[in-house]
Amino acid sequence: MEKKVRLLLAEDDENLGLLLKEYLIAKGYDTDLYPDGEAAYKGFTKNQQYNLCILDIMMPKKDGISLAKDIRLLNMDIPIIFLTAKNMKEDVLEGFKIGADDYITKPFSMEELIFRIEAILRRVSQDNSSTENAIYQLGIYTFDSRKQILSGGEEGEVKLTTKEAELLRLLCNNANKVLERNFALKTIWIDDNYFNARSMDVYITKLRKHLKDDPKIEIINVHGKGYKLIL
Amino acid sequence: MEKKVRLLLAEDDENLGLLLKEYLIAKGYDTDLYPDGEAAYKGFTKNQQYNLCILDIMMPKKDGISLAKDIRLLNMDIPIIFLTAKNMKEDVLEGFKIGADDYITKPFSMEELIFRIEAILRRVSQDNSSTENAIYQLGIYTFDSRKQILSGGEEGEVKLTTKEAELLRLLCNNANKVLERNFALKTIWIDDNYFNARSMDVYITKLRKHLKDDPKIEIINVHGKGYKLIL
DNA sequence: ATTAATACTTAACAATATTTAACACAGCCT
DNA sequence: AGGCTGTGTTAAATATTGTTAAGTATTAAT
Repeated sequence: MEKKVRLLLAEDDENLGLLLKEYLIAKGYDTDLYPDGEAAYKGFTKNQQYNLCILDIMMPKKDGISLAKDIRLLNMDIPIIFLTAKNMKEDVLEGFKIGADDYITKPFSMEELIFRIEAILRRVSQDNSSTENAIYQLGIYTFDSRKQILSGGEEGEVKLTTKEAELLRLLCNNANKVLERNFALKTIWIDDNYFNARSMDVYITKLRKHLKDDPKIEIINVHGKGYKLIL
Repeated sequence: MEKKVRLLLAEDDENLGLLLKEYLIAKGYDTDLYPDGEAAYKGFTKNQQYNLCILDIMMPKKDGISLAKDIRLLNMDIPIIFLTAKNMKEDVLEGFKIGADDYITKPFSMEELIFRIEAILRRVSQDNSSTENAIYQLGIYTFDSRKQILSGGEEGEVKLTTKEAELLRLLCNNANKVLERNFALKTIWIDDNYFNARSMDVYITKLRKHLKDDPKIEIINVHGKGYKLIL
C-alpha cells in the first residue's frame, strides 16, 4: 500500500467535479473538491498539505490561471495540472509560464488523468525520495517505515530492527511482484555474497513471524529469483 | 508481431453491440460480444484470457455493476470500462468504487472509445500484470495464481511451487487451445533447449497429478506442438 | 513393420531455502 | 571494568524446489 497522496481539485462543473472526485478517491487519492477558484485558494491556505493541484481554467470568481499564480506564491514546488477546453491554446501557454506541470484538454479519459498524475508524482517523489518514509497498510498491519514500527498484530506495536524494516520496505515497494534477491542484497547489504544471502534468509524468517497474525499476508519464495509479498 | 488484445464486450442492445464488435474487430481487437451480464460472466470464467472488459451498465439478468464485482473477484487487475447513459451519475460512482478504470456516456464516438482503450492498455502494458494475478476455476478446482494455491481437490489447499504455478497459469490463459512448447519454455525457462524441455515434461506430470481429482480436467499432449488444457 | 522422434514417469541428484541456535560485537548502565 | 541487551552474522541440520538421467511408452514417418 502506498502513502496517501492528497489532491486539490478545483472544478466548477458539478457533474464533472463530483465524478472526478469519486474516481480519484476510488483510485486511492485523498481528494478535496472546490467549486471555484476562491474556495480552492481558501482550502489551500487553510490546509496546506496537498501534494498536487488539478485546476480547471474556466471558473467563476477566480480563474484557474490566477489561482495557480497565487498558489505558486505560497508553494513554489507543488505540481499543478490544468484542465482546459479543447481550443484554448493561449490559456495553456499562459499556464505553463507560471509553471504548470501538465495540462489536459476536455473531454479527457479518466485513465489519461491518472496516468499523468502518476507520472508527475513519480518524478516528484524521485527528488525527495518519498518512498523511504512511507506508511504501508498490510492487511491488519500498519508499517511505518520511518519509525520502523509494525502495528496491528496481536502484540500491538512492534519495533523492527533496521535490517528488518529495510527489507520489509523493499518488499512493500514491490508488493505482489518479485523482489529480486540480488537487488535486495545490493540495496541493504551492499555486497551480495553467499553469507549475506544466508543472513537475508534469516530476516525473511523473522518478517514472516512478525506478519503471522494475518493469514492473507504472505512472503512467498520464488525459487532462484527472490521473494514476493502477497497482499 | 504484436500479441492480440482480447476484449470482452457486454451490451444488450443488439444494434449497438454488433456495431461496436465489428468496429473493434476492424481496429484489430479480438472481441467477443455477450448479450447480457450472465452470459458475459460465463464467457469470462470459461476462457479467462481477456485483456479488457467493456460493460454496459443497464443489462438484463445481471447488470454491469454486479458483473464487474464478480469479475473483480476473479481478477483484481483486469481493466473495466463502463458504458452508461448520460444521467446516471450514481451508477458511475458505484462503478468507480469497485475499481472501474474509465467510463463513457452514451452516445459516444467510436474514436473516443478506441482512445480510451488505448490509454488503458498503454498503462497496463507497463506494469504487465493483467493476466498474472487471476483466479481460475478449473472444474472442481480453484487456482489462485497470485498466491500459487490450488484448492478444491481431496487434499484441500495445495501450495504449488513457482514453476508449477507459472506453467498452470500459462495453460489456463490458453485453456482449450494449444499452449506451444516453445512459447512456454521461452516464457518460464527463458531458454528453450533440450534439457529445459525435459524439465517441462516433469512439470506437466506434476500438474496432472495435482489435477487428478477431477476427471473432466485434462492436460492433453499435442504431439510436436505443445499441450492443451481441457476444461 | 521398422525406425526415429517425441512424450511419460520415476528416481537420483544438485541447487536453493528454512529454521533454530550459537556466536560476535557494540552500546549502555551501574 | 563487568554484565546486560539488542542487533546482526555464521553455522548446521533439514526441507523444498528444480534439473538431469534412464527406462519405457506412444506417435508419426518411411
